[in-house]
Amino acid sequence: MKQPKTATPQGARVLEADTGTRHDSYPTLHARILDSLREDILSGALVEGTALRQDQLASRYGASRIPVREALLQLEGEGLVRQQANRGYTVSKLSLAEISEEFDLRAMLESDLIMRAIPFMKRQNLSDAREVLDRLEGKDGNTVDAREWGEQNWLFHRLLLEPAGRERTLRIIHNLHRSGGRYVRMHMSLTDRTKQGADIQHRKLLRACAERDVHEARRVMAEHILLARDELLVVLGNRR
Amino acid sequence: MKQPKTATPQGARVLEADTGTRHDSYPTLHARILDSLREDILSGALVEGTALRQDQLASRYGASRIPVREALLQLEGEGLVRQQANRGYTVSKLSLAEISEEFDLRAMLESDLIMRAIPFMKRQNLSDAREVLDRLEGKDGNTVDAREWGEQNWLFHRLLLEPAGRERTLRIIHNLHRSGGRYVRMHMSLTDRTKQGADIQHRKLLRACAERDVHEARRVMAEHILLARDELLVVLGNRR
DNA sequence: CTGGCGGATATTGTATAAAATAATTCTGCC
DNA sequence: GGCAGAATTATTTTATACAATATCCGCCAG
Repeated sequence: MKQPKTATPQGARVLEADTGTRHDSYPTLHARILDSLREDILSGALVEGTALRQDQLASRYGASRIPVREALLQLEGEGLVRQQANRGYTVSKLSLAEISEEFDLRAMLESDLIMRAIPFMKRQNLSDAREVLDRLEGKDGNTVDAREWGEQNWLFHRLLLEPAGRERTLRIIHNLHRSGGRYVRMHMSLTDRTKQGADIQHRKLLRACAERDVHEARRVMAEHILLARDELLVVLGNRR
Repeated sequence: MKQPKTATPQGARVLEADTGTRHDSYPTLHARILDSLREDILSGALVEGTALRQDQLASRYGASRIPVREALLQLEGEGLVRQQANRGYTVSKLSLAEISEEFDLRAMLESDLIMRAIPFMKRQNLSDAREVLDRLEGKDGNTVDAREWGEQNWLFHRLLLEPAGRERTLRIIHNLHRSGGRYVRMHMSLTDRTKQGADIQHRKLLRACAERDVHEARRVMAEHILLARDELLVVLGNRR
């Protein structure tokens, strides 16, 4: 199918109607739309290749087209949508090669950052990370859905990488997590065994950090990400 | 000085007045403004910390504020400007640590890409790159200003890295080149000896590629970038 | 039946204007 | 004189309206 199908009204969730009182926490409208739109893309509510019509999105979010355009521009910077001048935006569709590339990037950047972070880690960082892992494994009985898992997974990685004090790098990694997260979600909803593998790797990683074993941490981090890449590519390869 | 000074009218060049006929090549207005604004930042015409008032920019570019806002949004994604909600944009000021970080990133990403690129290089790529080097060294007698140098330098790197077929990575590297380019320009305008050093490294790099010496190319690439980093940090360190 | 040529329609891009938010000045009071 | 607080100004953010561009569809020549 060449024609990108248009965003269906029921394609994604709708923001609650405006109550008159501003439900803030978001400073601006385009920031809120940005988050909503991103979540809709990552969740798969907006499928790859979907054409994003500005007025349609505007009416969905109960706003004018201007904040919508601004959100779209930012999403373009994140690589989640693609623009063709005068022909609108579409949800970007990544090739298998591109997905693989992004995981390679993560492997490189994260294994570098973990090495830089370890010397600056405090006990607090480690216990925070451990807490996230508990939640991630559903220790307290509560199950985690794909969305929550992605969020907590990123949080875990972030906690371990933050002490390196490298904001620019971390921001790039964040984007890569987001971009790949969309496919990981598909993946996870399929195989649940993978999740357990990831849990084990996370524990190993945490232990290496606690022991200040820089090289082991680097090794595990790279392996962890590249394994995720390989499993994901197999699943996606079968689907396409 | 805490207060960011405002963009002075003579701070940057002005687009030629609208002639009625669209001088295209740019599909949209915000794309053109984006380029102009970026160039003004990179050239130093808009100094770090300058507050970018929307209506001022709008009248400078002879447009309304909307395409200006959109250009600013994209520049934010590139890291060249910073936004504070409801308080406007300022030209981002990078700390020495951040500048260093960006060069480290380049070293990592570019030395990885050069390894991946070499197996796919054709003779055409090499001769194209050689041609750029000739221009870069001012072989045909014509001197190159800082702007031109930055452009050609990026072109050289791009030509060597492109065969790897890794668009996402290349795009990140491109942003890093741009961001760092602003400081390299200051640098270059000071020491001219550095430029010669870079020329020598470029030649070495090109030779390694021609000989398909992957490891040597990687080594030279990393060294080349890290040397540029160190020299730049010394110069900037003295200035601040 | 295929393929190019208008005109109608849909969609994007930009300008102008209004609303909302932050910064500043002014005023009255202590 | 100095300071809280209201009123003014400046600036950003969003909405509405218009202009430009692309897409769609019927028509007709070949």
